Amino acid sequence: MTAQTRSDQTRQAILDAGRRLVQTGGFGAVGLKAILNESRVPKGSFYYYFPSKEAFGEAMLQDYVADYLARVDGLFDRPGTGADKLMTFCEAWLDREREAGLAGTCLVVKLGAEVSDLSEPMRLALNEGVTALTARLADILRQGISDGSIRSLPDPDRSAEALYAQWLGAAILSKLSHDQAPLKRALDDTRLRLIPGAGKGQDQ
Amino acid sequence: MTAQTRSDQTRQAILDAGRRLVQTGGFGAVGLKAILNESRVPKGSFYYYFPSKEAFGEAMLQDYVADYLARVDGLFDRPGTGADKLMTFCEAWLDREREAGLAGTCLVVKLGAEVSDLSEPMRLALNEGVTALTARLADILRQGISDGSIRSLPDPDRSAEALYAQWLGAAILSKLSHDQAPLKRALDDTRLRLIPGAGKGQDQ
DNA sequence: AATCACTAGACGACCGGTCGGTTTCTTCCC
DNA sequence: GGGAAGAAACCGACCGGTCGTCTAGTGATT
Repeated sequence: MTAQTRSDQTRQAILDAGRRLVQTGGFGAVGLKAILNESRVPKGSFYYYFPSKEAFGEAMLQDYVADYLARVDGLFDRPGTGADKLMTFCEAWLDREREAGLAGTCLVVKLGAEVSDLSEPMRLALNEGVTALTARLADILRQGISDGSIRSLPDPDRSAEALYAQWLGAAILSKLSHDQAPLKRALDDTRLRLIPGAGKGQDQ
Repeated sequence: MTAQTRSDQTRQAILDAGRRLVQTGGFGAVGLKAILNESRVPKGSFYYYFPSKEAFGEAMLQDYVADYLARVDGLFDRPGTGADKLMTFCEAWLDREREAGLAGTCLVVKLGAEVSDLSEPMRLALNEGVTALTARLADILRQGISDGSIRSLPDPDRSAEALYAQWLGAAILSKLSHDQAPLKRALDDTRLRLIPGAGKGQDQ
């Protein structure tokens, strides 16, 4: 498992550097040169690993989605009520936003709009990530409903999508205003809307 | 007022063509050449009208925001309850999304994430538009609350921001999935959440 | 003649992509 | 085991084209 060939390592180095740069720069604006400088891979090698920049983008997105889902699964596998898990997830997102200095690290936020008109493979890769994530969110919602930690919802799948949309929008508003407030409010809002008994004096 | 000089017309032609192209292509990915071809303005003229591409981007965003707010004000000036106005606005947004073949025409959706790490002036121009729009939404919410057509809300300003975030996220989800469903659900959700008496059998 | 609005064409930098060549690994015969 | 042979992995110089920008003007108006 851990026995990666050197070839795999190089490929992964390109993927990692690319992700890092694209997270703040966007896909179109970041050139191959920058990615290859960052990963210390010669130009000529790039086209050994990837047939085109677009194919690289697709692979990068798939890699990102796999990472993201793995991390989310790690979060959700821990014991606790549905509400606990949901809140852990939301707070983790907010932390990651903070850590990156409001820039955010989520590629759905950063590339969603750019990629959807630019490249079909990249759009699909991102969209599959979104679908998988909302499915997991819906599961958590269902778990929370059955253990009583989350209010009863007529359609958890739709609620999960709405929840994700809300956070996505809040992340963009945060980026645009250089202010974490929209994300914090999304957190409060989520709690208020989904957790029974919330809405009293608890702000913490 | 209507007496534009020819210079103004040319400038506006660049702005219009730029907006059209950027709406689907993004800012970085659309070159000056394309914009100038589209508006039939010679390449050399560009730097007579704008000192740089970034300054053009800022002007284009300001122009867009002014247009958008004017249209919204036109919508809101008509008689009706707060809820009527809010729903008209939401449906107008959905229609405009449909018209553009799911691509959407909203520059906050398209450029929000791209621009916020790229250019401070452009980020500010877009952010001012968002601030102005959410303020208008909050006004409508307040009107609706006082005329009884919208449920009572503890903080209309925050609700307006949350509403906007939800729509922004839904628009991106729609672009990503090539499916209007997320936007339609945002519409239903808005109705359900804000209009008293909703939630019964009315899906229409 | 001076001023003005406007524009052609070219600049250097950089873009994604290609190509021929070199190094490194694997295989297999002796 | 030694060593040639071939495949796989890797590399940097280079391509045509496009990027945003700028300079040196043109032609009309005053």
